Amino acid sequence: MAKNLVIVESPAKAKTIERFLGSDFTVKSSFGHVRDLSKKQLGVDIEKGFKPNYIVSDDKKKVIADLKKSAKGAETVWLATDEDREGEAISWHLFETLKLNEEQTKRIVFHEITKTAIQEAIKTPRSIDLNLVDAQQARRVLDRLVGFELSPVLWRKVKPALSAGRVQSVAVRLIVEREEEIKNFKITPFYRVSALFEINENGKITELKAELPSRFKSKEQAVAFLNKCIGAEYTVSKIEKKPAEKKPAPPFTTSTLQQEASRKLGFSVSKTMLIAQQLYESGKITYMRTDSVNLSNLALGMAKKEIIDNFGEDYYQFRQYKTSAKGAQEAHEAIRPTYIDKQEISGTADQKKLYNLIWKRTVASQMSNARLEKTTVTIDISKKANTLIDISKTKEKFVAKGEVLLFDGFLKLYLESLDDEDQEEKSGVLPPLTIGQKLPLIKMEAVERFTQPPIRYNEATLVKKLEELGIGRPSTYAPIISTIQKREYVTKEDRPGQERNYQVIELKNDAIKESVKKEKTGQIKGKLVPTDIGIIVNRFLIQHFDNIMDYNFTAKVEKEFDEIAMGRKVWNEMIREFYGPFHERVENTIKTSEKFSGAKLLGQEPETGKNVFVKIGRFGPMVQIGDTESEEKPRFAALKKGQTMESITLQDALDLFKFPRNVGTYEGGELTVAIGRFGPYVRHQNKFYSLGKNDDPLTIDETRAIEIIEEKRKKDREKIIKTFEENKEVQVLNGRWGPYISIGKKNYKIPKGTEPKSLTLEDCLKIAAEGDKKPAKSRRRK
DNA sequence: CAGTGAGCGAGCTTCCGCTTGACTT
Repeated sequence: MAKNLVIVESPAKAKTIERFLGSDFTVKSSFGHVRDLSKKQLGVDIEKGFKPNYIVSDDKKKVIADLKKSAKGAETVWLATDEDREGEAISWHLFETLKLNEEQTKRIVFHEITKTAIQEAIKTPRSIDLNLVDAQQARRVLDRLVGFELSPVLWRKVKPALSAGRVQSVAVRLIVEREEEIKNFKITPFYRVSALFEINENGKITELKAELPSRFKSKEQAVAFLNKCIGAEYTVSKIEKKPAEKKPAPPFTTSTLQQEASRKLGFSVSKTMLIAQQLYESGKITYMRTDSVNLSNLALGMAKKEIIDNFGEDYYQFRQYKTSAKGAQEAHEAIRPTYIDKQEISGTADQKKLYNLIWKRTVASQMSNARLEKTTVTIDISKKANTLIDISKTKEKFVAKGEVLLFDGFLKLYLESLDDEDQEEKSGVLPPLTIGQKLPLIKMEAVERFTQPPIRYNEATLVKKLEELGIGRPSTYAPIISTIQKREYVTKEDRPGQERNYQVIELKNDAIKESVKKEKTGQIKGKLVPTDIGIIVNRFLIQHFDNIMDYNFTAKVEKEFDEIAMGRKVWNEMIREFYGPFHERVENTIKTSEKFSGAKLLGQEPETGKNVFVKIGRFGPMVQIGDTESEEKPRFAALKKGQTMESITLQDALDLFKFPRNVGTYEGGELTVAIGRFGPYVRHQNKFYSLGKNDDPLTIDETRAIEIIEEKRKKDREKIIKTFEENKEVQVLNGRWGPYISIGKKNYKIPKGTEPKSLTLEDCLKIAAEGDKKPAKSRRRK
């Protein structure tokens, strides 16, 4: 047994550190937090000063047992978890759970994983910072109190199994409010005028495009302007040249990596994290959950050498970046390649792509600025002198913009992409021009454009916004996105968009011509859109808990956590101050508020005059005919997929009550069409067959219904690979993940290398017996 | 997996932040 035990959070980190320390040291990992508040109840004893009830979870019992054993045999235990609030708490929980004593335990931190840094850390140990631990306890307890008191209010007042929390509820609010902005946005048309001039460059003919900076509000104004330009003359009146510089972006943090991987590679936030984890575990990049843009001296040196060797001294510029993110805790470095001299790695295509992105961003961040020259040319419009009518210049002037790259600098490697979807046209090099030069007009165009509503968030831009607000942490960005979708507060949507007409008015050879063109508008891909539930829960929470829903709530409590960390505040007193008024609101809301269904009256049923509502029910959005207070029981129907409370019409709602529909008979059994929990279906002899995407349950007929049944039967026949006469329960089937064995209600995997067709009944039973021996996996729902 | 929804009441759901497996029907 080694004399020293070092404990860090992550096994990959443990492996690296072990290499730097001698044989006197064993390095083990805690796998993150080892204890948490009991999940069963509130986990906090409010009466006893909010005393937390910490429990070692089942999946951590083995880790703790193992660490306990190692600690027992060690002379000194070095707690080397991260330097931030959570890291300090992990060390403290380890100290408590492993029942360490102070003489035996040392707390160390290092800022980079190098031999010198680690040896330095060992030389300068400290003790656990209990103030910092208390700040974490306050954070943890506050989140638990908010989450576990607010969620049950939703269960009672809105719908069961909903959830609310400091982070997720605000994330949903952002998406709901963006949708409202879009809904309230008035799309107004305007006209943009551009001109194309002919340039004769020593006999070589080229074109110059120029724009009118001012826009016209109406077609009449645009036409009037073009009319004014009939027979006009165009003269270069001003040429302005200005130098400009571009700076590289700082190295990646978790949030910026997620954003760039989304823009440049089309990765979802979770995919980025999965691949980054693989790169980290194989030692190719530094830690991927970080909010720091800092590079270690080692990395800076490697980058410098890489740049000078490959591009020369001119391309190198030392830079130190400062983190600007709110609430950043900077326990790690920025995300960078472990070995910057490795431009390429082996691995999967996705790993290579993400690594390459990280490599470029890291190296570019230490490169020189790009230098450009921006040119702005002003072109006057004037009537020809011989018309005698008007020789004055118009007040409108055309402007042509150009850009010349004088020195590429970091652009040689990398340019950060923008979020905006329709970016401005890139301006290129302008032809040589002189003041006073006359430019012959090829044509002029006034094109109808439209003001753009705000753009919906996608996963990555939501992360960006949350980070700006200081909400969530690098380790939670990806889980937040999945939580709000799992709770069905928001969905990720693709929409094809619609066609829109726009007017084009052209002036060419002194004649004006009008035409109408078509363009696509409103198409979205991977955008986050709120559901009815999301909208209603958000409305309810803002009405009753505006303080928690405040975008600055996290920032405010973070300030107090900082006070606790500095020893200026006592953690449970801070919690008490918060909890008093908060809990009162909870009680008050439960007592006084009505059930919150977001009910909306759509109209009356024509035959009976009964009210038709759309509202949130126990199972989601539904339509109701008749009042709940009336003697007669109201009738209910769930909304179909794609229908929303926002947009449903009275007729749509009434249509939902036309089910079940009898559409005919087949093989002596009735064919009924209805809409269930999983969408529209045909029911036949107690079996259910889902309707196709393009089938309308309102109009589907007998022929099509039979077709659907036969299609499904065919598929089922193909599903069966093998059955056994002796034991009908045992089947070899073809499933979504390939062949498998089904026995009664249980399913078993077929071992690799086994041909499913060749399996005998004995083989199947043997595989099943093997499978049953393995501990049953805790089955997660959904 | 598939006809739910009022009301009664049992018993269930839920938070955020730190980490990696085990293994799918």
